[in-house]
Amino acid sequence: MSPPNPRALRTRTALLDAGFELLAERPIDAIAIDEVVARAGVAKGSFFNHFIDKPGFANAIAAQVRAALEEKVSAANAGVTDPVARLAGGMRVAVDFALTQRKQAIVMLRGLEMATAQSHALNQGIRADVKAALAAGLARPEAARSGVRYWLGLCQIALINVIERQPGREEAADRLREMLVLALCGLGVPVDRARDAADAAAGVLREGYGSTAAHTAP
Amino acid sequence: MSPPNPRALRTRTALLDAGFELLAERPIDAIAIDEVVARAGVAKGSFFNHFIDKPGFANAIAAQVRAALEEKVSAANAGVTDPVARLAGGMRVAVDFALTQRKQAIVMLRGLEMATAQSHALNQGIRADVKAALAAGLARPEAARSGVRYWLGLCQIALINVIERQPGREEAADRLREMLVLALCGLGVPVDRARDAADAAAGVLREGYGSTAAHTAP
DNA sequence: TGTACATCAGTGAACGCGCGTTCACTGATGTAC
DNA sequence: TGTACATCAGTGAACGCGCGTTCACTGATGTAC
Repeated sequence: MSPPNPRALRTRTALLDAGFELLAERPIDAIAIDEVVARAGVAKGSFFNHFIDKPGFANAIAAQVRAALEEKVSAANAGVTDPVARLAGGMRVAVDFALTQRKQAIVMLRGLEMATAQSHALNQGIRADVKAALAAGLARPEAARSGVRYWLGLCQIALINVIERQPGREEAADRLREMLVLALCGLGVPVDRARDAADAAAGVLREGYGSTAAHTAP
Repeated sequence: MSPPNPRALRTRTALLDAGFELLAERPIDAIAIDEVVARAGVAKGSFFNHFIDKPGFANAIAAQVRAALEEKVSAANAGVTDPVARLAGGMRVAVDFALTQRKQAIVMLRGLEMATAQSHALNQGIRADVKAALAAGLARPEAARSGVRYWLGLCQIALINVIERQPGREEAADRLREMLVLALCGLGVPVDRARDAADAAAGVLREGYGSTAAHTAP
Protein backbone atom coordinates (compact mmCIF):
# COMPACT_ATOMS: atom_id res chain seq x y z
CA MET A 1 0.00 0.00 0.00
CA SER A 2 2.11 2.83 1.31
CA PRO A 3 5.67 3.36 0.05
CA PRO A 4 7.69 0.67 1.74
CA ASN A 5 8.87 1.95 5.04
CA PRO A 6 11.97 -0.15 5.70
CA ARG A 7 10.96 -1.28 9.16
CA ALA A 8 7.49 -2.24 8.01
CA LEU A 9 8.95 -4.05 5.07
CA ARG A 10 11.21 -6.08 7.30
CA THR A 11 8.39 -7.43 9.44
CA ARG A 12 6.19 -7.95 6.44
CA THR A 13 8.91 -9.99 4.79
CA ALA A 14 9.54 -11.92 7.99
CA LEU A 15 5.86 -12.83 8.16
CA LEU A 16 5.72 -13.90 4.52
CA ASP A 17 8.87 -15.97 4.85
CA ALA A 18 7.60 -17.70 7.96
CA GLY A 19 4.25 -18.38 6.37
CA PHE A 20 5.96 -19.73 3.29
CA GLU A 21 8.06 -22.21 5.26
CA LEU A 22 5.01 -23.44 7.14
CA LEU A 23 2.91 -23.70 3.98
CA ALA A 24 5.54 -25.98 2.54
CA GLU A 25 4.73 -28.39 5.35
CA ARG A 26 0.97 -28.29 5.70
CA PRO A 27 -2.12 -26.57 4.31
CA ILE A 28 -3.11 -23.12 5.47
CA ASP A 29 -5.96 -24.36 7.66
CA ALA A 30 -3.52 -26.38 9.70
CA ILE A 31 -1.36 -23.35 10.42
CA ALA A 32 -2.10 -21.05 13.33
CA ILE A 33 -1.26 -17.38 13.17
CA ASP A 34 0.52 -17.90 16.48
CA GLU A 35 2.94 -20.20 14.69
CA VAL A 36 3.55 -17.71 11.94
CA VAL A 37 4.31 -14.82 14.24
CA ALA A 38 6.43 -16.99 16.53
CA ARG A 39 8.55 -18.12 13.60
CA ALA A 40 8.75 -14.58 12.29
CA GLY A 41 9.77 -13.28 15.70
CA VAL A 42 7.05 -10.69 15.69
CA ALA A 43 4.06 -9.81 17.85
CA LYS A 44 0.71 -11.27 16.93
CA GLY A 45 -0.82 -7.86 16.48
CA SER A 46 1.65 -7.02 13.74
CA PHE A 47 0.15 -9.70 11.57
CA PHE A 48 -3.01 -7.64 11.18
CA ASN A 49 -1.08 -4.50 10.48
CA HIS A 50 0.05 -6.11 7.25
CA PHE A 51 -2.74 -8.43 6.18
CA ILE A 52 -6.47 -8.00 6.48
CA ASP A 53 -6.98 -11.59 7.51
CA LYS A 54 -5.67 -15.11 7.15
CA PRO A 55 -6.86 -15.75 3.60
CA GLY A 56 -5.33 -12.45 2.58
CA PHE A 57 -2.06 -13.65 3.96
CA ALA A 58 -2.25 -16.96 2.10
CA ASN A 59 -2.99 -15.15 -1.13
CA ALA A 60 -0.02 -12.86 -0.73
CA ILE A 61 2.27 -15.87 -0.40
CA ALA A 62 0.70 -17.67 -3.33
CA ALA A 63 1.07 -14.60 -5.53
CA GLN A 64 4.72 -14.34 -4.61
CA VAL A 65 5.43 -17.94 -5.57
CA ARG A 66 3.50 -17.74 -8.80
CA ALA A 67 5.47 -14.67 -9.78
CA ALA A 68 8.72 -16.51 -9.12
CA LEU A 69 7.82 -19.32 -11.49
CA GLU A 70 6.47 -17.03 -14.18
CA GLU A 71 9.65 -15.04 -14.11
CA LYS A 72 11.76 -18.18 -14.47
CA VAL A 73 9.78 -19.43 -17.42
CA SER A 74 9.80 -16.20 -19.33
CA ALA A 75 13.49 -15.69 -18.61
CA ALA A 76 14.31 -19.15 -19.92
CA ASN A 77 12.33 -18.66 -23.09
CA ALA A 78 13.47 -15.14 -23.84
CA GLY A 79 14.91 -15.06 -27.31
CA VAL A 80 13.78 -18.55 -28.22
CA THR A 81 11.47 -18.52 -31.21
CA ASP A 82 11.02 -22.17 -32.14
CA PRO A 83 7.70 -23.17 -30.54
CA VAL A 84 8.82 -26.74 -29.94
CA ALA A 85 11.88 -25.54 -28.08
CA ARG A 86 9.76 -23.07 -26.11
CA LEU A 87 7.29 -25.71 -25.02
CA ALA A 88 10.06 -28.08 -24.04
CA GLY A 89 11.83 -25.26 -22.24
CA GLY A 90 8.73 -24.46 -20.23
CA MET A 91 8.39 -27.99 -18.97
CA ARG A 92 12.08 -28.14 -18.21
CA VAL A 93 11.80 -25.00 -16.11
CA ALA A 94 8.88 -26.48 -14.21
CA VAL A 95 10.88 -29.58 -13.39
CA ASP A 96 13.92 -27.54 -12.46
CA PHE A 97 11.71 -25.44 -10.24
CA ALA A 98 10.49 -28.51 -8.41
CA LEU A 99 14.04 -29.75 -8.14
CA THR A 100 15.75 -26.65 -6.81
CA GLN A 101 12.90 -24.70 -5.25
CA ARG A 102 11.07 -27.64 -3.80
CA LYS A 103 9.21 -25.66 -1.16
CA GLN A 104 7.99 -23.08 -3.61
CA ALA A 105 6.76 -25.80 -5.90
CA ILE A 106 4.86 -27.42 -3.06
CA VAL A 107 3.26 -24.15 -2.04
CA MET A 108 2.33 -23.47 -5.63
CA LEU A 109 0.56 -26.79 -5.93
CA ARG A 110 -1.33 -26.27 -2.66
CA GLY A 111 -3.38 -23.51 -4.18
CA LEU A 112 -4.27 -25.91 -6.96
CA GLU A 113 -5.33 -22.95 -9.07
CA MET A 114 -2.69 -24.31 -11.40
CA ALA A 115 -4.95 -27.02 -12.74
CA THR A 116 -6.60 -25.52 -15.76
CA ALA A 117 -6.35 -21.83 -15.20
CA GLN A 118 -2.65 -21.59 -14.54
CA SER A 119 -3.42 -17.99 -13.86
CA HIS A 120 -2.85 -16.20 -17.08
CA ALA A 121 0.81 -15.56 -17.80
CA LEU A 122 1.97 -19.16 -18.13
CA ASN A 123 -1.26 -20.20 -19.76
CA GLN A 124 -0.93 -17.45 -22.30
CA GLY A 125 2.58 -18.47 -23.17
CA ILE A 126 1.60 -22.06 -23.81
CA ARG A 127 -1.36 -20.98 -25.89
CA ALA A 128 0.84 -18.89 -28.11
CA ASP A 129 3.38 -21.66 -28.51
CA VAL A 130 0.77 -24.24 -29.44
CA LYS A 131 -0.66 -21.83 -31.98
CA ALA A 132 2.76 -21.27 -33.45
CA ALA A 133 3.36 -25.02 -33.63
CA LEU A 134 0.08 -25.44 -35.51
CA ALA A 135 0.98 -22.69 -37.92
CA ALA A 136 4.32 -24.34 -38.59
CA GLY A 137 2.62 -27.65 -39.30
CA LEU A 138 4.14 -29.17 -36.18
CA ALA A 139 0.91 -30.01 -34.41
CA ARG A 140 -2.12 -32.07 -35.38
CA PRO A 141 -5.51 -30.37 -35.76
CA GLU A 142 -6.82 -31.77 -32.47
CA ALA A 143 -4.25 -29.63 -30.69
CA ALA A 144 -5.99 -26.46 -31.77
CA ARG A 145 -8.64 -26.70 -29.08
CA SER A 146 -7.19 -29.27 -26.70
CA GLY A 147 -3.49 -28.65 -26.94
CA VAL A 148 -3.20 -26.19 -24.07
CA ARG A 149 -5.11 -28.41 -21.66
CA TYR A 150 -3.03 -31.35 -22.77
CA TRP A 151 0.22 -29.56 -22.20
CA LEU A 152 -0.77 -28.08 -18.87
CA GLY A 153 -1.77 -31.47 -17.56
CA LEU A 154 1.58 -32.91 -18.48
CA CYS A 155 3.55 -30.06 -16.97
CA GLN A 156 1.59 -30.48 -13.80
CA ILE A 157 2.18 -34.18 -13.53
CA ALA A 158 5.87 -33.72 -14.25
CA LEU A 159 6.05 -31.22 -11.44
CA ILE A 160 4.13 -33.38 -8.99
CA ASN A 161 6.29 -36.31 -9.83
CA VAL A 162 9.49 -34.54 -8.90
CA ILE A 163 7.98 -33.35 -5.66
CA GLU A 164 6.71 -36.74 -4.55
CA ARG A 165 9.59 -38.97 -5.42
CA GLN A 166 12.64 -36.78 -5.07
CA PRO A 167 14.90 -37.79 -7.89
CA GLY A 168 18.39 -36.49 -8.39
CA ARG A 169 19.18 -34.26 -11.32
CA GLU A 170 20.21 -37.21 -13.48
CA GLU A 171 17.08 -39.19 -12.98
CA ALA A 172 14.86 -36.14 -13.26
CA ALA A 173 16.49 -35.33 -16.58
CA ASP A 174 15.86 -38.86 -17.87
CA ARG A 175 12.22 -38.69 -16.90
CA LEU A 176 11.84 -35.25 -18.39
CA ARG A 177 13.29 -36.49 -21.66
CA GLU A 178 10.85 -39.36 -21.85
CA MET A 179 7.89 -37.27 -20.83
CA LEU A 180 8.79 -34.68 -23.44
CA VAL A 181 9.03 -37.26 -26.20
CA LEU A 182 5.56 -38.57 -25.38
CA ALA A 183 4.17 -35.10 -24.90
CA LEU A 184 5.56 -33.61 -28.10
CA CYS A 185 4.66 -36.61 -30.21
CA GLY A 186 1.13 -36.38 -28.86
CA LEU A 187 0.93 -32.78 -29.97
CA GLY A 188 1.94 -33.84 -33.43
CA VAL A 189 5.62 -32.99 -33.56
CA PRO A 190 7.44 -35.49 -35.77
CA VAL A 191 9.18 -38.06 -33.63
CA ASP A 192 12.73 -37.19 -34.65
CA ARG A 193 12.24 -33.57 -33.95
CA ALA A 194 10.53 -34.39 -30.66
CA ARG A 195 13.48 -36.50 -29.57
CA ASP A 196 15.91 -33.73 -30.48
CA ALA A 197 14.01 -31.15 -28.50
CA ALA A 198 13.61 -33.54 -25.57
CA ASP A 199 17.31 -34.35 -25.58
CA ALA A 200 18.19 -30.70 -25.63
CA ALA A 201 15.88 -29.83 -22.73
CA ALA A 202 17.04 -32.82 -20.70
CA GLY A 203 20.63 -31.81 -21.35
CA VAL A 204 20.06 -28.32 -20.05
CA LEU A 205 18.33 -29.69 -16.98
CA ARG A 206 21.19 -32.10 -16.37
CA GLU A 207 23.69 -29.26 -16.42
CA GLY A 208 21.61 -27.23 -14.03
CA TYR A 209 22.61 -24.12 -16.01
CA GLY A 210 22.38 -21.10 -13.73
CA SER A 211 19.98 -22.57 -11.21
CA THR A 212 20.87 -20.83 -7.99
CA ALA A 213 21.17 -23.15 -5.03
CA ALA A 214 17.67 -22.36 -3.88
CA HIS A 215 17.59 -19.85 -1.11
CA THR A 216 14.75 -21.21 0.99
CA ALA A 217 12.64 -18.08 0.94
CA PRO A 218 11.00 -16.62 -2.15
CA MET B 1 -16.58 -53.43 12.49
CA SER B 2 -19.50 -55.37 13.92
CA PRO B 3 -22.07 -57.07 11.68
CA PRO B 4 -24.21 -54.24 10.41
CA ASN B 5 -27.02 -53.70 12.84
CA PRO B 6 -29.67 -52.08 10.65
CA ARG B 7 -30.31 -49.13 12.91
CA ALA B 8 -26.62 -48.41 13.25
CA LEU B 9 -26.17 -48.75 9.53
CA ARG B 10 -28.90 -46.23 8.85
CA THR B 11 -27.30 -43.50 10.94
CA ARG B 12 -23.85 -44.35 9.65
CA THR B 13 -25.11 -44.00 6.10
CA ALA B 14 -26.91 -40.77 6.93
CA LEU B 15 -23.68 -39.36 8.31
CA LEU B 16 -21.64 -40.42 5.31
CA ASP B 17 -24.19 -39.05 2.89
CA ALA B 18 -24.34 -35.72 4.69
CA GLY B 19 -20.57 -35.49 4.83
CA PHE B 20 -20.37 -36.33 1.16
CA GLU B 21 -22.74 -33.56 0.15
CA LEU B 22 -20.82 -31.05 2.22
CA LEU B 23 -17.45 -32.21 0.92
CA ALA B 24 -18.67 -31.54 -2.57
CA GLU B 25 -18.97 -27.90 -1.58
CA ARG B 26 -15.89 -27.19 0.52
CA PRO B 27 -12.83 -28.85 2.01
CA ILE B 28 -13.07 -30.90 5.17
CA ASP B 29 -11.49 -28.23 7.36
CA ALA B 30 -14.26 -25.85 6.46
CA ILE B 31 -16.94 -28.30 7.56
CA ALA B 32 -18.06 -28.49 11.18
CA ILE B 33 -19.27 -31.72 12.68
CA ASP B 34 -22.32 -29.79 13.81
CA GLU B 35 -23.18 -29.25 10.17
CA VAL B 36 -22.76 -32.89 9.34
CA VAL B 37 -24.99 -34.14 12.13
CA ALA B 38 -27.56 -31.44 11.51
CA ARG B 39 -27.82 -32.45 7.86
CA ALA B 40 -27.90 -36.12 8.80
CA GLY B 41 -30.63 -35.47 11.36
CA VAL B 42 -28.67 -37.19 14.07
CA ALA B 43 -27.27 -36.25 17.48
CA LYS B 44 -23.72 -35.01 17.67
CA GLY B 45 -22.71 -37.84 19.96
CA SER B 46 -23.64 -40.40 17.36
CA PHE B 47 -20.89 -39.13 15.13
CA PHE B 48 -18.29 -40.52 17.50
CA ASN B 49 -20.10 -43.81 17.82
CA HIS B 50 -19.27 -44.43 14.18
CA PHE B 51 -16.00 -42.66 13.51
CA ILE B 52 -12.99 -42.24 15.77
CA ASP B 53 -12.48 -38.65 14.74
CA LYS B 54 -12.91 -36.16 11.95
CA PRO B 55 -10.07 -37.37 9.72
CA GLY B 56 -11.38 -40.91 10.09
CA PHE B 57 -14.72 -39.69 8.81
CA ALA B 58 -13.14 -37.95 5.83
CA ASN B 59 -11.20 -41.08 4.95
CA ALA B 60 -14.31 -43.22 5.04
CA ILE B 61 -15.98 -40.93 2.53
CA ALA B 62 -12.94 -40.80 0.28
CA ALA B 63 -12.66 -44.58 0.27
CA GLN B 64 -16.29 -44.88 -0.71
CA VAL B 65 -15.90 -42.56 -3.66
CA ARG B 66 -12.72 -44.18 -4.85
CA ALA B 67 -14.41 -47.55 -4.79
CA ALA B 68 -17.26 -46.19 -6.89
CA LEU B 69 -14.92 -45.03 -9.63
CA GLU B 70 -12.81 -48.17 -9.57
CA GLU B 71 -15.89 -50.27 -9.97
CA LYS B 72 -17.05 -48.22 -12.93
CA VAL B 73 -13.74 -48.48 -14.69
CA SER B 74 -13.35 -52.21 -14.24
CA ALA B 75 -16.96 -52.80 -15.23
CA ALA B 76 -16.49 -50.81 -18.42
CA ASN B 77 -13.32 -52.63 -19.36
CA ALA B 78 -14.49 -56.11 -18.48
CA GLY B 79 -14.07 -58.30 -21.51
CA VAL B 80 -12.12 -55.73 -23.52
CA THR B 81 -8.70 -57.04 -24.44
CA ASP B 82 -7.30 -54.49 -26.86
CA PRO B 83 -5.06 -52.28 -24.71
CA VAL B 84 -5.74 -49.20 -26.80
CA ALA B 85 -9.46 -49.64 -26.33
CA ARG B 86 -8.97 -50.25 -22.62
CA LEU B 87 -6.95 -47.10 -22.14
CA ALA B 88 -9.44 -45.06 -24.10
CA GLY B 89 -12.27 -46.67 -22.17
CA GLY B 90 -10.70 -45.73 -18.86
CA MET B 91 -10.46 -42.08 -19.78
CA ARG B 92 -13.98 -42.14 -21.12
CA VAL B 93 -15.24 -43.52 -17.82
CA ALA B 94 -13.40 -40.81 -15.92
CA VAL B 95 -15.04 -38.13 -18.03
CA ASP B 96 -18.42 -39.78 -17.73
CA PHE B 97 -17.92 -39.95 -14.00
CA ALA B 98 -17.26 -36.22 -13.83
CA LEU B 99 -20.27 -35.61 -16.04
CA THR B 100 -22.88 -37.71 -14.26
CA GLN B 101 -21.46 -38.01 -10.75
CA ARG B 102 -20.12 -34.52 -10.48
CA LYS B 103 -20.10 -34.40 -6.70
CA GLN B 104 -18.27 -37.66 -6.37
CA ALA B 105 -15.69 -36.49 -8.86
CA ILE B 106 -15.16 -33.30 -6.88
CA VAL B 107 -14.77 -35.17 -3.62
CA MET B 108 -12.35 -37.54 -5.27
CA LEU B 109 -10.17 -34.68 -6.45
CA ARG B 110 -10.19 -33.04 -3.01
CA GLY B 111 -8.13 -35.81 -1.54
CA LEU B 112 -5.66 -35.24 -4.36
CA GLU B 113 -4.16 -38.62 -3.64
CA MET B 114 -5.10 -39.22 -7.25
CA ALA B 115 -2.08 -37.38 -8.55
CA THR B 116 0.56 -40.01 -9.00
CA ALA B 117 -0.52 -42.76 -6.69
CA GLN B 118 -4.06 -43.18 -7.91
CA SER B 119 -4.30 -45.65 -5.11
CA HIS B 120 -3.52 -48.98 -6.61
CA ALA B 121 -6.43 -50.47 -8.51
CA LEU B 122 -6.69 -47.87 -11.27
CA ASN B 123 -2.97 -47.38 -11.41
CA GLN B 124 -2.45 -51.11 -11.80
CA GLY B 125 -4.90 -51.30 -14.63
CA ILE B 126 -3.20 -48.55 -16.57
CA ARG B 127 0.20 -50.09 -15.96
CA ALA B 128 -0.96 -53.40 -17.41
CA ASP B 129 -2.54 -51.73 -20.42
CA VAL B 130 0.57 -49.72 -21.21
CA LYS B 131 2.65 -52.86 -20.95
CA ALA B 132 0.33 -54.66 -23.30
CA ALA B 133 0.48 -51.80 -25.76
CA LEU B 134 4.26 -51.95 -25.69
CA ALA B 135 4.24 -55.66 -26.26
CA ALA B 136 1.95 -55.19 -29.23
CA GLY B 137 4.27 -52.60 -30.73
CA LEU B 138 1.68 -49.88 -30.15
CA ALA B 139 3.75 -47.71 -27.85
CA ARG B 140 7.13 -46.07 -28.19
CA PRO B 141 9.97 -47.14 -25.87
CA GLU B 142 9.75 -44.00 -23.75
CA ALA B 143 6.34 -45.19 -22.61
CA ALA B 144 7.87 -48.10 -20.74
CA ARG B 145 8.88 -46.01 -17.77
CA SER B 146 6.90 -42.83 -18.25
CA GLY B 147 3.72 -44.06 -19.87
CA VAL B 148 1.71 -44.54 -16.70
CA ARG B 149 2.55 -41.10 -15.34
CA TYR B 150 1.75 -39.61 -18.71
CA TRP B 151 -1.61 -41.28 -18.91
CA LEU B 152 -2.60 -40.52 -15.35
CA GLY B 153 -1.83 -36.85 -15.83
CA LEU B 154 -4.04 -36.70 -18.85
CA CYS B 155 -6.92 -38.53 -17.20
CA GLN B 156 -6.69 -36.15 -14.33
CA ILE B 157 -6.75 -33.04 -16.46
CA ALA B 158 -9.66 -34.40 -18.47
CA LEU B 159 -11.56 -34.93 -15.26
CA ILE B 160 -10.74 -31.53 -13.84
CA ASN B 161 -11.73 -29.91 -17.07
CA VAL B 162 -15.23 -31.36 -17.01
CA ILE B 163 -15.66 -30.34 -13.40
CA GLU B 164 -14.59 -26.75 -13.89
CA ARG B 165 -16.31 -25.85 -17.10
CA GLN B 166 -19.45 -27.93 -17.12
CA PRO B 167 -19.88 -28.97 -20.69
CA GLY B 168 -22.86 -30.88 -22.01
CA ARG B 169 -22.47 -34.44 -23.17
CA GLU B 170 -21.85 -33.36 -26.75
CA GLU B 171 -19.09 -30.97 -25.98
CA ALA B 172 -17.51 -33.28 -23.44
CA ALA B 173 -17.43 -36.02 -26.06
CA ASP B 174 -15.73 -33.73 -28.56
CA ARG B 175 -13.08 -32.76 -26.05
CA LEU B 176 -12.58 -36.34 -25.01
CA ARG B 177 -12.06 -37.32 -28.62
CA GLU B 178 -9.41 -34.70 -29.15
CA MET B 179 -7.67 -35.41 -25.88
CA LEU B 180 -7.59 -39.11 -26.69
CA VAL B 181 -6.08 -38.54 -30.10
CA LEU B 182 -3.28 -36.47 -28.59
CA ALA B 183 -2.84 -38.84 -25.68
CA LEU B 184 -2.72 -42.03 -27.72
CA CYS B 185 -0.46 -40.58 -30.40
CA GLY B 186 1.87 -39.49 -27.64
CA LEU B 187 2.04 -43.01 -26.33
CA GLY B 188 3.01 -44.19 -29.77
CA VAL B 189 -0.26 -45.52 -31.15
CA PRO B 190 -0.38 -44.96 -34.92
CA VAL B 191 -2.50 -41.96 -35.70
CA ASP B 192 -5.22 -43.78 -37.62
CA ARG B 193 -5.71 -46.31 -34.93
CA ALA B 194 -5.68 -43.57 -32.30
CA ARG B 195 -8.41 -41.69 -34.14
CA ASP B 196 -10.50 -44.84 -34.41
CA ALA B 197 -10.23 -45.59 -30.72
CA ALA B 198 -10.92 -41.96 -29.83
CA ASP B 199 -13.97 -41.87 -32.07
CA ALA B 200 -15.29 -45.05 -30.52
CA ALA B 201 -14.82 -43.82 -26.96
CA ALA B 202 -16.34 -40.43 -27.76
CA GLY B 203 -19.28 -42.19 -29.37
CA VAL B 204 -19.95 -44.24 -26.28
CA LEU B 205 -19.72 -41.15 -24.11
CA ARG B 206 -22.10 -39.29 -26.39
CA GLU B 207 -24.68 -42.05 -26.10
CA GLY B 208 -24.32 -42.09 -22.34
CA TYR B 209 -24.78 -45.90 -22.44
CA GLY B 210 -26.12 -47.05 -19.08
CA SER B 211 -25.03 -44.07 -17.04
CA THR B 212 -27.63 -43.86 -14.33
CA ALA B 213 -28.99 -40.40 -13.73
CA ALA B 214 -26.66 -39.85 -10.81
CA HIS B 215 -28.29 -40.36 -7.50
CA THR B 216 -26.66 -37.64 -5.48
CA ALA B 217 -25.25 -39.93 -2.76
CA PRO B 218 -22.63 -42.61 -3.28
C1' DT C 1 -45.16 -66.50 22.70
C1' DG C 2 -43.82 -63.94 26.86
C1' DT C 3 -40.82 -62.01 30.33
C1' DA C 4 -36.07 -60.56 32.22
C1' DC C 5 -31.82 -59.06 31.26
C1' DA C 6 -27.65 -57.55 28.58
C1' DT C 7 -25.81 -55.11 25.03
C1' DC C 8 -25.60 -51.67 21.82
C1' DA C 9 -26.79 -47.25 19.57
C1' DG C 10 -28.68 -42.60 20.13
C1' DT C 11 -28.92 -38.21 22.69
C1' DG C 12 -27.66 -33.57 23.75
C1' DA C 13 -25.74 -30.89 27.34
C1' DA C 14 -21.28 -29.61 29.00
C1' DC C 15 -16.44 -28.88 28.57
C1' DG C 16 -12.48 -26.62 27.31
C1' DC C 17 -9.18 -25.01 24.39
C1' DG C 18 -7.33 -23.35 20.22
C1' DC C 19 -7.24 -19.62 17.46
C1' DG C 20 -8.67 -15.45 14.74
C1' DT C 21 -9.33 -10.79 15.70
C1' DT C 22 -9.34 -6.41 18.49
C1' DC C 23 -7.48 -2.67 21.05
C1' DA C 24 -5.21 0.55 24.06
C1' DC C 25 -0.70 1.61 24.65
C1' DT C 26 4.40 2.20 23.63
C1' DG C 27 8.22 3.14 20.94
C1' DA C 28 10.28 4.35 16.51
C1' DT C 29 10.48 7.01 12.24
C1' DG C 30 9.71 10.96 9.64
C1' DT C 31 8.63 16.00 9.04
C1' DA C 32 8.47 21.08 10.08
C1' DC C 33 10.70 24.96 11.47
C1' DT D 1 21.89 20.62 13.57
C1' DG D 2 18.35 20.55 17.20
C1' DT D 3 13.79 20.45 19.15
C1' DA D 4 8.55 19.57 18.92
C1' DC D 5 5.11 17.19 17.03
C1' DA D 6 2.57 13.84 14.00
C1' DT D 7 2.27 9.62 12.03
C1' DC D 8 3.07 5.02 11.61
C1' DA D 9 4.43 0.32 13.07
C1' DG D 10 5.03 -2.92 16.89
C1' DT D 11 3.31 -5.10 21.13
C1' DG D 12 0.95 -8.52 23.78
C1' DA D 13 -2.88 -9.03 26.78
C1' DA D 14 -7.73 -9.83 26.44
C1' DC D 15 -11.81 -11.40 24.17
C1' DG D 16 -14.97 -14.58 22.64
C1' DC D 17 -16.66 -18.03 19.97
C1' DG D 18 -16.50 -21.99 17.13
C1' DC D 19 -15.85 -26.57 17.28
C1' DG D 20 -13.93 -31.26 18.38
C1' DT D 21 -14.54 -34.45 21.91
C1' DT D 22 -16.53 -36.53 26.23
C1' DC D 23 -19.96 -38.49 29.15
C1' DA D 24 -23.88 -39.86 31.88
C1' DC D 25 -28.22 -41.14 30.67
C1' DT D 26 -32.19 -43.04 27.84
C1' DG D 27 -34.31 -45.92 24.69
C1' DA D 28 -34.10 -49.67 21.34
C1' DT D 29 -32.59 -54.22 19.80
C1' DG D 30 -31.24 -58.74 20.57
C1' DT D 31 -30.78 -63.03 23.42
C1' DA D 32 -31.91 -66.64 26.99
C1' DC D 33 -35.10 -69.44 28.97
